[in-house]
Amino acid sequence: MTMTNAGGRRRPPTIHDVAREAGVSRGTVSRVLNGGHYVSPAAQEAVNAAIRRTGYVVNRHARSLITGRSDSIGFLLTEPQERFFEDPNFNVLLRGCTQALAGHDIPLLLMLAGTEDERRRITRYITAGHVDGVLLVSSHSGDPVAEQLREAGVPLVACGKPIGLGSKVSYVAADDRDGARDMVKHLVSLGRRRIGMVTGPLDTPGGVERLAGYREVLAEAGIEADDRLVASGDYSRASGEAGAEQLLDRAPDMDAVFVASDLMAQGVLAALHKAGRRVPEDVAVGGFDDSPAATAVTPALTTIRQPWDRISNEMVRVLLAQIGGDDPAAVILPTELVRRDST
Amino acid sequence: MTMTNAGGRRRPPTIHDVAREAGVSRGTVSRVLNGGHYVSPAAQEAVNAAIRRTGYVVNRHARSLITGRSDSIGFLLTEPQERFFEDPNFNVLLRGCTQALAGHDIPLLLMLAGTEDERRRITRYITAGHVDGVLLVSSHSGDPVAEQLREAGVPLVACGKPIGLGSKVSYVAADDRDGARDMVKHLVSLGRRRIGMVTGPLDTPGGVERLAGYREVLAEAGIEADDRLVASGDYSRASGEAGAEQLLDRAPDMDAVFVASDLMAQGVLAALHKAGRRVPEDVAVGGFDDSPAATAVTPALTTIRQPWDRISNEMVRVLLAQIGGDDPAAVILPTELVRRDST
DNA sequence: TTCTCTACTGTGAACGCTCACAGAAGCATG
DNA sequence: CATGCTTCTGTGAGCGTTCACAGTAGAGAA
Repeated sequence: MTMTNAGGRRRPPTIHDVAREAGVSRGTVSRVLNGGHYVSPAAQEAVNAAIRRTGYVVNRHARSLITGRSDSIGFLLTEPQERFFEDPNFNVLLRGCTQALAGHDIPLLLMLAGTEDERRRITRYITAGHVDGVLLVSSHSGDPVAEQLREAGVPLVACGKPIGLGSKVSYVAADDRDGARDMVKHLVSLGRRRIGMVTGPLDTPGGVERLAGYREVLAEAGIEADDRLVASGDYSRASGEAGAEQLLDRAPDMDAVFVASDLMAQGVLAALHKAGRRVPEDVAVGGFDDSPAATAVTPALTTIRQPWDRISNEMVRVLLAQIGGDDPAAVILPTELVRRDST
Repeated sequence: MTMTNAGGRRRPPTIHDVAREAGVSRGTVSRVLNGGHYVSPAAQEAVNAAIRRTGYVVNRHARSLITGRSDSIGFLLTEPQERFFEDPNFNVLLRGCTQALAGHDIPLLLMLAGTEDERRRITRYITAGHVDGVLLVSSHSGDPVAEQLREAGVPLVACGKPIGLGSKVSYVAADDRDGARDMVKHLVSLGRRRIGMVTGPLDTPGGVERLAGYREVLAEAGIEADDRLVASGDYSRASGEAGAEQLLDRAPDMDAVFVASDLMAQGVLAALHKAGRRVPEDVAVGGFDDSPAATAVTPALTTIRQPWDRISNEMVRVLLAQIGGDDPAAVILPTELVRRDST
């Protein structure tokens, strides 16, 4: 009367079982599992067959214990969370990174550093080596978590150029300045001259760069800068609405507005509507992001598409390279103007 | 010439180092780490001090290797991903679960089962015991992944009542039927009689329940059911717009509409606007979810708030209980009517 | 005293894997 | 025939924990 599987869950097969089944040693199975160098074709085949028969799956804990690698990476959000969780781009980024990592069979751990307590716990967790690297969403300046991780030598790739961290940390970003330039050039080409802007948060490089692009093109077009035409926002819908009201108040002759995010542009459209301005006849509106919000409004937004799928892929690529020993790298990806009905 | 830390990363302290530092044995340190039963106060104190001095953090791989637990759980999304990634509720749920788990010092692994390939990999990963349990977002019927996990005996908690899975799987859901009832009662109390509905996908229990609630209240109020007043949608904005157009076409005298999601309600508002109907004067509109979309539109949506924070907390609580040996449980949480300007 | 019980502590053996090393076999070269 | 090289394979050790077990010490009971 054997007791191989009496009632409970069966003990999963180990590398030992596979070795016995295939008639080889543990070492050979391990070699097949990790690349298959220095293994004869016959052994290779026998092992693979045994793996299939037994349904063997490697025990990652045992592997990690000896290799020191965890073969998992963290996706860390330290931004003010509301901003991001309201932002559809975040979803796209998170999904892209998860899928890119899945292709390498690496699980993604989601880490949200909201409270001080969470910050401490996460820092300990990461520096203790429980992840091999970190995908970081935190572009604002002076982030203490990012700084600690950098000092601890944890491989790090930020989304968007980080402020205040040295060149030791990699980042992947869309070309914010160039995207802003494209949009403002587009508005200029439509004959608009009183072009306003609602900026993003100016403690983020994205916010700064988009503003810079706006200013550059105006200067190049020989259009005089006018501070009354610039209002500051924080990417939220509400701040877009407030910004537009401010602009209409200070510069009623505004004939176009470049808004640093689609979400804010939603607010801008609402404010313009309330003020009785027609879009695009009276005021042309250009957004940024090409988020789902862009097509959810009437008129559909002309906007700048950020290549989120490429951004997430590049973040993963750069991070894995850095874990593999490469030097930190900066990747800047081009944006694309998407013309719809608001200009 | 010692070589304790020559250049590279220092080897992290082990339980052995802590034991030596505290002048006790590994076993005692381990006992302190896991609850502290049968440890003298003096040893307890010495160990804690040593842990603080050395900066020791337990090696979870070594622990998992012997305990068989992974002390991590998976957050699995098998729904058509677009629907969810467009849905702000998903974010709230994901964030809530992550934070609830963080409170237990349990990391959350994000798993997206989109393609067939991903499905296979994830199933293998989970059934191999790399997570202790799964938070499942997949209410649609006949989900093969969920079915396999259930068969393998993996602790499972679904968000929303799953169709087709036996009573072996726990779930946490808002009271969809009662929420729908509240909204339709509200519309009836406003004197509306020609009340339409744009449903959610009818292969999900949420979609079915909301429709049932709508029908119940109409019957109770003595209002004759009229199939021309029911259009089906899939929670997406576009399907809301299409649904409203259909309703206006088939029942031009409609004076109210209950929409099974805020996102669809956005589309409904757009369609009504296009058709020249005033909201709420001509047609009152009630949504469902209380997502950010509800306040982003004009007029702001009257809607049904789902208690997402409680839902995520309960999902985690039920899952951990089930991992601890408890029987599967079903939790249904009450919703709340939020009145704004669209009714 | 002697025994039993409780509270506490240390020790070896695992957990499943990889890695370094030793060695075997085959083949070319001296 | 010895020597070296390459390709392949098996073996033992050890990664950092927990767990079962064997102790030890002290208190109370017989």
